[in-house]
Amino acid sequence: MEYNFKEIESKWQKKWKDSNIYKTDIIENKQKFYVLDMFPYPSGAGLHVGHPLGYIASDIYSRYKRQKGFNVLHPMGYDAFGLPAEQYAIQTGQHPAITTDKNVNRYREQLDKIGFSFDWNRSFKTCDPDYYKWTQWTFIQLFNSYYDNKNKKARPIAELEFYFAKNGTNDLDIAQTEPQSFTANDWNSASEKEKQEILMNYRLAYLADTWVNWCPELGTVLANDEVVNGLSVRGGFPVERKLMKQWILRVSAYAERLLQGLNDVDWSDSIKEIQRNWIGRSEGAAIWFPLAKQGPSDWKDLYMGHFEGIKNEPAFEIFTTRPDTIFGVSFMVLCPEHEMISSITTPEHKEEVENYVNWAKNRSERERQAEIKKVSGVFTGSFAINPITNELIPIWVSDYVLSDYGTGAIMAVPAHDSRDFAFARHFNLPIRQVVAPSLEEISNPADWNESMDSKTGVCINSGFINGMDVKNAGKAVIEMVKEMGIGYGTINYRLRDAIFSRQRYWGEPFPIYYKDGMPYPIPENELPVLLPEVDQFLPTESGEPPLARAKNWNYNGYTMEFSTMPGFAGSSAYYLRYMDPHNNDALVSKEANNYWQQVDLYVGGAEHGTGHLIYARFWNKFLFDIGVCCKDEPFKKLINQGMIQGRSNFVYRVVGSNKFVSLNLKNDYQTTPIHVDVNIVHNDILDVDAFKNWMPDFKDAEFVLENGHYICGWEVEKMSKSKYNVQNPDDLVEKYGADTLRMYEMFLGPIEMAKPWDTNGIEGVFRFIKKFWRLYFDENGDFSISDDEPTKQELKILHKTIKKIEDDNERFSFNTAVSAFMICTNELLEAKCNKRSILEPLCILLSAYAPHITEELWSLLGFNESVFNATFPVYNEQFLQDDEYVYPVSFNGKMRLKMSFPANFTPKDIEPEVLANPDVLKWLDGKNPKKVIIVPKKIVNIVF
RNA sequence: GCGGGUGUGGCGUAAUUGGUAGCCGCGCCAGACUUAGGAUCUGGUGGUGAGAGCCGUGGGGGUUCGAGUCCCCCCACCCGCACCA
Repeated sequence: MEYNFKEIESKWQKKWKDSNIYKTDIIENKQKFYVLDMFPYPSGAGLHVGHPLGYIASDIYSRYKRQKGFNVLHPMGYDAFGLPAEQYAIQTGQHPAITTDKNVNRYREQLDKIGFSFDWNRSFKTCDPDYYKWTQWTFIQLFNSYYDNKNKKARPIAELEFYFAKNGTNDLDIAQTEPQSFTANDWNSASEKEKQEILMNYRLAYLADTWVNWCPELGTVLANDEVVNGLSVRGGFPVERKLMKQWILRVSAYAERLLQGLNDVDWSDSIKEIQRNWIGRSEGAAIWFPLAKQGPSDWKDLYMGHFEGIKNEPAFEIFTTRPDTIFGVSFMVLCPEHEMISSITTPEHKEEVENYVNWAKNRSERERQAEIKKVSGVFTGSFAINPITNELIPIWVSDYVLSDYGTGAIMAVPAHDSRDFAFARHFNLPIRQVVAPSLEEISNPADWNESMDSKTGVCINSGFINGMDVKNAGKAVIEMVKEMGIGYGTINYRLRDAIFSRQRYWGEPFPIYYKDGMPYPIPENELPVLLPEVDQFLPTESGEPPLARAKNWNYNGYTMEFSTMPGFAGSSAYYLRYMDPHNNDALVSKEANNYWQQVDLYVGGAEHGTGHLIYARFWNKFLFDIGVCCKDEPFKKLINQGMIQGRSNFVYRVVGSNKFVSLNLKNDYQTTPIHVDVNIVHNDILDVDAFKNWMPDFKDAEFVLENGHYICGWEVEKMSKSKYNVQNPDDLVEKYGADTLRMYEMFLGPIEMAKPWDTNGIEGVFRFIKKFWRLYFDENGDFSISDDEPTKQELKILHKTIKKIEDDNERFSFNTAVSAFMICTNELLEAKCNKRSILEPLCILLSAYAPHITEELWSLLGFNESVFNATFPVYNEQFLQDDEYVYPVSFNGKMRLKMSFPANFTPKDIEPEVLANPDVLKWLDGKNPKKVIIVPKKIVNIVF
């Protein structure tokens, strides 16, 4: 029988579908294992060969785990809300739901052809109302919660109202937008609206004016991770800064837990490090610098010399990681957005400061980043007092201080901070060294080319911390400011709150209506709030989001929230929903969640390191706090599959002609490289006729060949249509079959490594599959299996392979596993082994990699049950033991000869044996060896 | 600038974790069967040398009987962050 992959694959795919073989249920007495892929955004372009890479790996692992006795959950769905579908809708007027469905169907078709073991019964799209109901529900829970810093946990906002009524803000340690202070009386006498405004300061989902990344082209705001180099990730449009009222998630409240949680998960160091950097924890001090009431001439008279009550005076709170350098402060800098600028600017500097602030605020993000090295700033005319040295320091404004980190104000220590240094040099401000590598190594800052930023050394010119090393000095300064009541040690995080509003149509509507200008949640029993129909998907003329176009869309006459949620909303809890996807009463039932717990293996690209993977962890931690899920971390182990790059081919056109010259002859001509479709190139040899037919321009092309071939050049680039290097998995399935594609994608290299796609070489895997098939057939092509006892050698081949495949599966080393299959098959073919006792277990081993061919063989072997449900063979050490071992014998580390010893010999026995061996004696040549090193089963080394 | 990673034949990679470097596959070379091959099968294939041998894992040094693997310095490339005080 011929190996007819087309027939076999379509036959089994249909059978699997008809029998719903991949349906998963809770099985109480069986251990669970949850394998999840990052679900795809179904774009119009369909899948390319890079997409399935991770899916194939996770599918292999799922199948393997199942055969190892686990109840494996392996679902798949679609991240379906988002910009591309909506952009397309704006251009064509076609409803995004329709294009999304079309794309989803195409994806499903492509995925089905590859033979995945997904449980499609659990599938959903994030745009399904049954699902986004729970996205909306979670949002309401966030809205109705605050973060208790003391207990490190989200709590119901109702508790806070109760607390305010009793204590006001007294003794409160909770996450907040702005510091607030009021009494119980203040609270109790406040109006409903005032109360709502106060609560907004604490909600985990809150509405606030904020500086946003506004993308005019897309007509929406974007999160920090959606902007790269001042351009939108989707579309690459310029992004501006704009002050807007937005929904925001208080992700920052969870910064410390998000950081600590990284210690409990099994992720790669690189992605943990990316997240640590993104969270950006900095220890330091908050210190108040009071405003000097007058300028330098008589500051001494005005300075009080004591600091009680300083918090209530006009004072600037700064954050520094270097409190040890406080004696080196020579000026202060406020960010252009700082609210105190207008009140402190002296009349003679007013115009200049206003101009600067305006200029800085209106600069686009891209301009700002492009001119990052340019120093700019203005003096306000006012002075602050260094509370430790009592010195007057000028207050400047500059955009190198960011409004959304720390307090938007810094103490500048130019000697020990490169940015302050550049600023001081530019504006001729004093630079005073206060830290030196040692007391002997003090130099003159006037001679420096750069500041001394190192956080090591001893303090000099520094009053009471003179001579202390910087670490202790920092602590001492924090103690001092604490005692003085003007500061404290604190921790700052780079992680910002996440802006949660998008002024777009194709997203989850907020379950929010407005009463008296304040937002209120829609009652939970009225969810989901369905996405209303609109006549057009554009913003309204007044600049409102598209949802403002919806007719009769309100809640009991109250206005709805018109923005929609961002892409990450829907992808932040989908893994929980797969546990219980059809539940109408809860996001996930307690029962389902207690059984499936969390994702054991999550597979997806590293590009989500600072987006999805942070938001999902935040979201999960919140759901954990409110008791929806039982695990604090959503993804126990994470594998980041490397990006698949394209491998482009080039032809070289002789300038000014239609003549093309082969790669190695091109130096004799003046040529321009031109991308050529990789599908008409095989092993870098151009199919000349196909090339002529490829494009009208090349119809009359002439070629300068080498050895009768036209050799193309190649380069690794991004996979893209314009580079003609896109490989479609469907074409490969058509030509080689799904099993070959699956194995070739794994064979390409380690799963985590970025690698170029190169179809050259798939033939090798295809050959292997055909060879594997031949194992089960005789020379006449008839299925032929013998029930004879296997030989020792055959058992060794089998068990060596079982061990190797099991090890490789466990460490996700699928490329080496494929090699092991090839070796095993070659060895068995050579041994002409057709024994059932060998080929049956082998079929199970391979079934995770090549499910179709193994299913066919499994059924030919006489099984009714699918190989999917077979049990992974157990490897037996006994068969691996050799009768004798061959030891390489080396002299002084150089290999000289080989000696055989019985397997049960121990190194001790071997030593005299070795030295008595005639071959060894020859090498010893009468010399006494210094020592004989014997590594069991490995090597013997004799050292003179 | 800071952080993380990678570097092995013509190419993708492997190396039992400190023990014979180059497994497996592509490509290439030779042969077999063929009217033919972008089919199939067999053998060869790191460099150099007639040869025993010598050289060889980005470069340099070190530890060790022994280093692709461990330590130090340098180089190249990739990824992430980037005025985060």
